[in-house]
This record gives sequence, C-alpha cells and structure tokens, in this order.
Amino acid sequence: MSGKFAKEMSALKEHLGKHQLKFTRQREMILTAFLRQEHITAEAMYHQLAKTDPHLGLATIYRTLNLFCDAGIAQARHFGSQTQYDNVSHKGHHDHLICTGCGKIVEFENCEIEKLQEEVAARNGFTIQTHRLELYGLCSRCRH
Amino acid sequence: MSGKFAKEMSALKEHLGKHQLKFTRQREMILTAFLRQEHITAEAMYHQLAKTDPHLGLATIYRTLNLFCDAGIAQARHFGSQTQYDNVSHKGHHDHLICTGCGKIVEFENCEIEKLQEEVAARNGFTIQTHRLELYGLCSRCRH
DNA sequence: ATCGTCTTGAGATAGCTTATCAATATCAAT
DNA sequence: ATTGATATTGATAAGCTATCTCAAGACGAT
Repeated sequence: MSGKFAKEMSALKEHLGKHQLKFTRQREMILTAFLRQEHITAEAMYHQLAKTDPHLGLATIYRTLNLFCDAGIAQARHFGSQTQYDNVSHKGHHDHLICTGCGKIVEFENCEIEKLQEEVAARNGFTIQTHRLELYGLCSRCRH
Repeated sequence: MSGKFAKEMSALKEHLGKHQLKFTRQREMILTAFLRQEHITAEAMYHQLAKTDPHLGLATIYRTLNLFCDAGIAQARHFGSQTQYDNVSHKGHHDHLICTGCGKIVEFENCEIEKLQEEVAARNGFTIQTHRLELYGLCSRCRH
C-alpha cells in the first residue's frame, strides 16, 4: 500500500497542509487514477471512475484536477474544445509534425530544441514544467 | 486598390472556387481586417468591425475565420477559454512562455529553434507552413 | 465524541462556439 | 441584364465545457 505514487501523494498532502485543505477519499481516488495516465480530460476521468464510484460528481473531478494543477502535479492544456490535464511527472515527452494536407502525424523528439527552450525560459526567469511543439506543413506526398 | 494583401486574397478566391463557395462582401471585409493583425479572437474582431458595419453578425465572423483556416490563411489556437486565430502569413512569428501560476504570458522569438524545426521537418520530408510552440512553467515570482 | 471548517454532489449558471432557418446575395447561364 | 439555382447572412436558439451555488455530509484538531 506504500505504492509507486508515494512521491505525488506526499506532494499533494504538503499542498493541502499549507492551504488548510483536507485529504479526502475523493482526492485520493482521483489522484491514484490520474497518475496512471499521461494526460486525461475531466469528462474521461468521470466515466472511468463512475465504475468504481457512481456517485462521484463531475464538478468534484474538475475541482480536484484544478487542485492538482495548483499543487504542481498536473497541468492544464487546452486542446480542441476540451482541457487536457497532463501528468507532469510523466517523462517521455514527444512533439508532433502534422500534415495539413492529409492529416498524417509524425512524432519526434529533439534534445537540441529542448535545450534551447530551457535557455529561452531561463533568460525570462521561467522554470519550464512542460511544453507543446507542433509543426504544421505538407508531407512529401501532399506537396505533389 | 490592388493592395498589399493580394496574395492572400487570391489564395482565398482559389479556395472558394475549388469548393463552390462564393466571394462575398463580408468575406472580403473580414479578410482585410484579419490580415492587419498577427492574431485575434472572433469576439475582438466583432467589436472592431462593428464600427464599420454594425450589422455584421458574430456567427459570420466565426464562420469566416474557420473558412480562413480551411484555406490555409489562418490557424486556430486554443488559448485560455477562447480561440485565437493566427495570421499564418505574418512573418515575425512569436511563441509563448506561459506561467502556470499567475497566467502571465511572455512572447519570444528564437531563430535557432526555428532552424532546428526546419531540420526536423526536412528529415521527415515535410515542408513547414507554420508552427506552434508553447512553454509552460513558473515565472520568477510564482516560483517563490 | 464534538465543533468549526472544508468538501461534496446535484443542478443551475456562465461563457464561447456552432446550428437553425427564413431572407438575401452571388454567379453562371441564358 | 435577367433568371434561377445555390450559397451566405444575421439573429437567435441550442450545445458544450467548465464553474458556481448551497444544503448536507466528511474531516481532523482538540
């Protein structure tokens, strides 16, 4: 029961303690479910957890995911019409190359770009938690 | 009246022709206004154009900006709770550094990153039309 | 166990975007 | 230039996601 999520669990408890908030059954349940994902929407988590606890409210999911953002465990990102809550502790980050012709998506990683991003951030006094890089263009076939 | 936006105007007309769509007074007016901006929201453009044409509907703005996206002239980007429509032809492209603590947004440009992006694209047979780079983290004040 | 405070669940509400539809504008063919 | 077929517009309703409200219940320090 110590669990592989002990680090995040204590990060949450520390945040709760600092802000006079309480550790509840729902917060524990939602955190455990959240840490199993790389990113998820509130709606998706609502349906996922409905199997375990049918009375868990959607508003509670939103409130709790936003709480995780405050605690630095999650990070909200607007994608399409919904908000994606990213698991900050998840490492394997990849970026996307998207063809505007056929919709093909190629994933890539580039350490040099990431290093330059760190430099830009540092120059502006920022500490990067995560990022999003999408390149839009035409793939070889769609270019004709 | 030839105008500095001739290139985009013909790109729009080409798209319209290919899809059995019509060239209207509203589309021309919205395109001209749009090309003067680097990026704008539908709501902001609605208020801006209300001075010229008080009867122009908000739905038309949304429809037209989405049309520009289809034509490759604009690009939608979800930012906060609203959608930003970016002017693709605008050169001085800037990226964003976003504080997850206070919401502060810092714009930046970095040629080296852009060059590396080109390399990644070329390696995969892509020709970049535009891109989106957002760095999320804590600004100096929010880091404490 | 008690009490003050925080949290929850359910539904109402708010904000942004899209759908509906009758009236109108556009454009190719007369 | 007129016609006719089709696309577009404007106004408003509807849809969706996320947040707010508040009475009832849970938490945790004492």
